[in-house]
Amino acid sequence: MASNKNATINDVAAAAGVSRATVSRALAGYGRISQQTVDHVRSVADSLGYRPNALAVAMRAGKTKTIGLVVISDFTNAFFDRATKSIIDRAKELGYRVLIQHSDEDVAVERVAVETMLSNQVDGIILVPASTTKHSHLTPKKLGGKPVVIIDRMLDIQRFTTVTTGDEVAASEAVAYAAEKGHKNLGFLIAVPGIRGFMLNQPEIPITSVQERVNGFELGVQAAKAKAVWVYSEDKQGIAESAVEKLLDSPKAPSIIFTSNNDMLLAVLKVVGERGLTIGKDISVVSFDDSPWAAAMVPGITVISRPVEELGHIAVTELVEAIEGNTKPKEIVLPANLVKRGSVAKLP
Amino acid sequence: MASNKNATINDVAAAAGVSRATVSRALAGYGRISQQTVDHVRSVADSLGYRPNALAVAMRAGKTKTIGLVVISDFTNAFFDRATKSIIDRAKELGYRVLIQHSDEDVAVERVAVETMLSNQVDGIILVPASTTKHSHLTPKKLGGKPVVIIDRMLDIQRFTTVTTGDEVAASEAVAYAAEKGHKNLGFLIAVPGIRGFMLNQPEIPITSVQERVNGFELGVQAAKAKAVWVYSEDKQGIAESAVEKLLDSPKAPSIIFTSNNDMLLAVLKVVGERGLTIGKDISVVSFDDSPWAAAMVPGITVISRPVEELGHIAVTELVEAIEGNTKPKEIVLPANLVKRGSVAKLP
DNA sequence: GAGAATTGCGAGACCGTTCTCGCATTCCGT
DNA sequence: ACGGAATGCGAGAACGGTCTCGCAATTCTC
Repeated sequence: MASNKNATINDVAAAAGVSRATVSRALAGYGRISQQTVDHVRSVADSLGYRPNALAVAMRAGKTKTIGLVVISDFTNAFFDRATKSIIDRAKELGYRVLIQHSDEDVAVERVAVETMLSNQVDGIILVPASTTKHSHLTPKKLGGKPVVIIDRMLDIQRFTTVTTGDEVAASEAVAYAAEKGHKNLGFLIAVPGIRGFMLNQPEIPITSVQERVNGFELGVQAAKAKAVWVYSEDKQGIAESAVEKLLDSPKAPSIIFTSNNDMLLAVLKVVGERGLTIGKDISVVSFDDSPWAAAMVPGITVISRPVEELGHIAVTELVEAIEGNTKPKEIVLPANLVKRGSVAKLP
Repeated sequence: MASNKNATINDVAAAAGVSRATVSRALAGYGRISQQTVDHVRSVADSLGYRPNALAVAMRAGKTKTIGLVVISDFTNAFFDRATKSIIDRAKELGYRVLIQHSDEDVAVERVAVETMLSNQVDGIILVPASTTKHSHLTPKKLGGKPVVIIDRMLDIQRFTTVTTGDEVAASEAVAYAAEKGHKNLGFLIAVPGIRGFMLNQPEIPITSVQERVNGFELGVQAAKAKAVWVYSEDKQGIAESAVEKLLDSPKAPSIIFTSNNDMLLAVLKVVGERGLTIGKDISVVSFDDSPWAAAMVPGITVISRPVEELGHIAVTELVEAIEGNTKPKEIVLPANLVKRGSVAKLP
């Protein structure tokens, strides 16, 4: 029985009776070499099942054709899965592989994730940063000059290309839409990473995307001259459900609840359902981020849909461009748009 | 300004005035070396921001501490995201990284994905196979002796460790539960990869997990002496919705519908909702695979919940064991269990 | 038909590590 | 004080490729 190890270029060279250099030339198709030799080497390589060792190639070339992806991994918000898939698929199209690590919204974890990536010689990194301000692990020196593309949120520095969605505009448009439908008492349920329990006063928000949503909602409220109740909650089912109770029992009793992500929406659905209220009739709902189930429910949930696949696609494209050419940092903002379904009632 | 490239062991050696070998000894902590030298080298390495090149280490060691994951990527079925996350996290615990590729239920894509993995010298592979029978790319020779763990489904050979869930038993239990609640007219909506449109006669099912579910449902129907209508559908929203219409309009008009996955459940929710029927009252529903939204809906959807995180965890553990020691292939079957919520009505 | 140009291929360096081997130097015992 | 053991460290090979350089053989030119 042949060895269990894969054939190397030396094995092919020996079997074909030529040098390693000739094998390399024959298979990679460069340099001066006769067609006869090419054919011969190819057939020998095939019969041995030879496959170049990507590690050796990468070491020699100084590039791995691999990009690192550091995401927060909160898959229920429908960001992780869709973004990850689109990133992997676009990377494949461009001849790159993807190494994935999770940061779990924790800067310390993010830091070691980035270091693991660099140690694995990724050619570039796509990052969903856990913090707007803490990025001392992202200095040009530590990155060894490797390009980074930031997605979903922004940092307080402009050193990197950033791909985000226009959540502020979309949020205010959503509120305007609700106002048109006659809603004047609005409730807002905002998930804020890092806080404990829920609170009524706005805490510090460590993530620009959430801050943008809050800003957009506020602009909308002002423009519509509506009344609003705000609840800021830890991103956890049980707590979010208590937060919803608080909203519903508020003296200003909102006729509509806006949620900053899918998890919060689920909490609303649960509490509202348990109280026997009907969505789109007794109470209205608008959430950030579309999902198959938000679309399939009856009535469908009106959502602010972010172009996640496009975001992943562009992030990879920009990163590869930065890897292969030399580009300057850009700020790319993709429009989020309101998908109107039946969950917003028309009030008299 | 210092070079943009990361420091290598040679840079550290030069800066510390010692040889590469000494640096290696100092940092890895093996061999004979004085404490003084260790301290000195460490501080020099730190100040240069030295981080070993994982590629070079891997090449030298003949192992990469990386495992390849080939999944079908159908994320809406709540398998991809949860399984992937648990695999990445468990791998991290064991000191491994994960390279991910999608097969999209296509054997040809799976083949190149596996080859990419091998070329990248992964130490082992976790695979959700696209086909039960087509596995010519998984011979010991092609794998170069690298271990493979199959998850979610089985192959028609027993060369690999397999981690699956006991879907047959769980499916028949679910039917028994429905029978207890008085349901005698049952509807089944089965998603079958590879078919076009939907059909009433059982087509060839290329995946063991789905076949198991069908078998379990059938056993349950026989045991309960119930009547059943079956529809086999392409895994696509629009088509699945037509399939649901067909089920509901069937002469045997089922009082309960069992679905083989989440996508099918969504189709049921949509059609049923549009017809103004109330889940858990006018019509009952049971689906395979739990999800946050199935739990949050009111009434909650009764589901056959598979231990996806445990499955991923075990798969990695087994794979790493096979990589580091030498283990024999096993067949591990994890129990799936029925989570009873409000979506199954009690009939008189 | 002799020198120049072209062609085909092999030798060997190199990428960044690890690790074996062997050579100094110091330490110990007597 | 002297031989042997122990200690600390450097030289160099090896992992599996790529690619430059130069040499030999062939082809071309007049």
